[in-house]
Amino acid sequence: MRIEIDDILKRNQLSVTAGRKKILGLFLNNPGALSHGDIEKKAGEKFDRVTVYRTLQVFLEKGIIHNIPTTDNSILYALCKDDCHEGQHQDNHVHFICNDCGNTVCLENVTIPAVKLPKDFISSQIDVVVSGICKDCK
Amino acid sequence: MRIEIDDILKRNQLSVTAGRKKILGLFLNNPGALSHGDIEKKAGEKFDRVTVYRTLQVFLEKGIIHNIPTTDNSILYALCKDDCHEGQHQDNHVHFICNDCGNTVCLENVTIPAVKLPKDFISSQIDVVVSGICKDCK
DNA sequence: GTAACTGCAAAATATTTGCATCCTT
DNA sequence: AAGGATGCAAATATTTTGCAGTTAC
Repeated sequence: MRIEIDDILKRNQLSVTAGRKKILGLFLNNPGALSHGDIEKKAGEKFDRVTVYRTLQVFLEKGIIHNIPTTDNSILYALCKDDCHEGQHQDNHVHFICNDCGNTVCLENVTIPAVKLPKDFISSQIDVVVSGICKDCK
Repeated sequence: MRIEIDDILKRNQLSVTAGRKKILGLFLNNPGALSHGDIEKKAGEKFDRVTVYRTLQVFLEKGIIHNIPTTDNSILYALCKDDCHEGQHQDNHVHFICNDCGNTVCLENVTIPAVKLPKDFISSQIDVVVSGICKDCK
């Protein structure tokens, strides 16, 4: 796992530093999405808040993570699959937010359904966020 | 229109005040979604920032407006259709964000496609946000 | 050694809260 | 008149920026 972390960073031309390894490790070990606050908490007191901001931003730019639209004012981040690359992010799965436990997970096996847009609208990305009760809270 | 504004407020047991009429009017006269910042700008200097916060929150609670999930950290608000009531918001249309002009519109005629969830997941709400190029920017 | 990354401090923004005053009903 | 709504001030919280010191390559 540690090796995988280093590998991901190197693949994206990023220096392998303690902070980045820590944060990337959180994503790899967490099934769902994480907010900035989650990351600060889980990373412990060792990391500066600013480093978290900057690291998340770099990860976003490199396409290592993507963010998930939420109805409340929080921003959630989740790992991208391998077919995401810098610049063009193709996030073809559905996100599920559990109203009970509050966790957000990516439903990798649920593909985005086709949406037929009105004439002259061109779609470049579709985000689908389903909220409800997840299987663990049922 | 002015009558309609008063009516909406009264239907929701809200006092009819200048600030609420102003903000509600903005939504009625605007085809798309508005951010907190948009509202502050369009409302002019007359309104306190805090009033905007509180008014939007009340409108949300009453189901007069709903918020739209966005991938960046902004929060957008848009009018609800008539079939929205306090507590339960049924927002069965697709939102479209134009990457060119930046406007967000509700595509009332595009219904949310069915999403088949894994076993034991219960869906209570589905948000679909499409981004791309709108018909005016094409 | 050099470029990139981090931590600290501070600035800039954004949001929330308390309270006195004003407006609706 | 009473309750709710607003404006102002101030407290919090969030995010950004600059810079000097540190680390990775």
